[in-house]
Amino acid sequence: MKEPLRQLVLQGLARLQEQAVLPADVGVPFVIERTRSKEHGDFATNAALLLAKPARKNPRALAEALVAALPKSEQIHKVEIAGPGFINFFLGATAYHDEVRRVLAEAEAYGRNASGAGKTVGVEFVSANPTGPLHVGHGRNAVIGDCLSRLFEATGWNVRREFYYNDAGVQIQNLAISVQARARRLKPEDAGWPEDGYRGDYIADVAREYLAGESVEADGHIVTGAKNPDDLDAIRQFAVTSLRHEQDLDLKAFGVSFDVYFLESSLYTDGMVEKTARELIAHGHTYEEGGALWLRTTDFGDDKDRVMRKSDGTYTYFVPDVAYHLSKWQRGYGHAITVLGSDHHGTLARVKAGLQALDAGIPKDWPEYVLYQMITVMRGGEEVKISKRAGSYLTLRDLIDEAGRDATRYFLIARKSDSQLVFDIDLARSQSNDNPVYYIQYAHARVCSVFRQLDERGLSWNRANGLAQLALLDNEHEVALMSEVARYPEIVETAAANLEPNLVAQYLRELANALHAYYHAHAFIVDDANLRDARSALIVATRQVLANGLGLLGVSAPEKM
RNA sequence: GCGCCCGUAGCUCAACUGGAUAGAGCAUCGGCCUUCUAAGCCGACGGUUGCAGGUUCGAGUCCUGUCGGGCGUGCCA
Repeated sequence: MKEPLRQLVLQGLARLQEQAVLPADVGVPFVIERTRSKEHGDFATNAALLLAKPARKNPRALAEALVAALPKSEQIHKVEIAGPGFINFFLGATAYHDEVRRVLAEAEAYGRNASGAGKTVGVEFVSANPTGPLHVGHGRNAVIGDCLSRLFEATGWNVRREFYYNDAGVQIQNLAISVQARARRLKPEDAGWPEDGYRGDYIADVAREYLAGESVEADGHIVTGAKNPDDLDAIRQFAVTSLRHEQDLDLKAFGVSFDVYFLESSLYTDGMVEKTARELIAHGHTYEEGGALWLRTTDFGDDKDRVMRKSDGTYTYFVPDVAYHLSKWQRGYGHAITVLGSDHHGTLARVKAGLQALDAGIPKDWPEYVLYQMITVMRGGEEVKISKRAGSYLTLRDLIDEAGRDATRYFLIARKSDSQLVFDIDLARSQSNDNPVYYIQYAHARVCSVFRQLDERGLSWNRANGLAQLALLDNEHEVALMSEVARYPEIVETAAANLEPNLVAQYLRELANALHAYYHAHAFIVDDANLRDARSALIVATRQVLANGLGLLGVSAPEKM
């Protein structure tokens, strides 16, 4: 609804320029925004305030000139000048009625837009190493990445969901020797247990399956346990596949899937690491010191130079990181997002520096990172840190099992990613009015319930008549609800542009509130068929937007609760 | 030491990216079920936006300083 107003203001400004009230060369980044208070109408613009200085005019006088120059519009009921020079727009009821018609006409597509123009965006998230079950931090990562992907899809992007993992490094070696130790009947407290070995129970499970010769499948290949505790290579392959498989099961239970699983080892086998190193050397940003090869990342904003190749001839992790991102660039991810725990933020500057040092035409702000803060999980008023299965941390599976997929997803996405969050298990699993997930779902189920009632009473909704009778919707609660419904496309747009899916969660709560309030203030199933059909149209539109919004969050929209 | 993120009601969080009187939920207190689901609605209480300056018509939002919390700062991944 903002765009038509924006056009009106632009036309008004153009007219003022023709009349020489405004200098011809001013371009002003004015905004059309929702007002906080209904006293100020539905929308406001600050154009006159921003133009006052360049035009050397009093802002209120300028506002009056601008209002006089605005083209007429049927959607606008009234225009007022307020405060220091705000221009407030009061929409007529027909503007909202038109929006209800739009919702019903567009249905699942309502709120979507084509701003992405089919361009490709790569969203990399989770990217957990296969050394253990996913933990709660991965859960936050997963839901942020998944919801961002859904938002990109809703705004016309071609989305590639990507999971990158290290299947060959020191940590994987550590995994292999830990499983081997278990296969040799050692326990973490025994003498001979590897010093930094993984101690969780899951290591024993993997060892048992390996010894039993079971088969596991992940990322398109099957590995069968070789049973031999001395074959470390076989153990490693089995363990990686087994843990990847377990992660896949957790992700599936969480409603998250990927298009691409990218193995770090492939960067070595296909020569990308070597090639990247050669490129960096060729572009003259490296030097040798102390037997090691350094990259002058300080030339690109890093605070110290970084070692690329250690004196023992092996590469530091940061070279494959750069190679990996180069691969994304070469695969056509013109826009790339990486969802990363803020404890890894130190890697950003050097990866970006490495990419710049390649002189490959990669923009300075590519890729874009979404950093999220740590989670504290509370149960019974105490912090929960230990999971039975993982030993040292709480797993995502624990959370899903206790709170359910919907509540877990909602709780992890409802907060802005850069604020630390407290996940209260007792609250998330409570089937009570304390729980915001149920509040929203209940609004959806409530509308469904009204239609079941309608049916039971032998009535049915005449959709065409409802849409023809929307003018009957004029009470305070109806206007408030229609106004809330009409905000949805803006929410999608803003959430996608700012990479803030939490805005959708926030919005849905407000929409549900408007629906619940309307429900209590007015009966929907009334004797007057015209009014009944019109009200039904409004609540169907509301249900549609609730379902669309919940869909963006990957949370179900139940018909009955 | 240096760098990044965060400090908003007792608690958990918003505030449309610089807009008008800073809003919700929980908790506390008080109302509302013979009527479409009370997993709900309505009301009350609760604030010097950590602190001090600055920028401008206007600052929770931007800048500087300061205090507090988290994270990072390896020839570890």
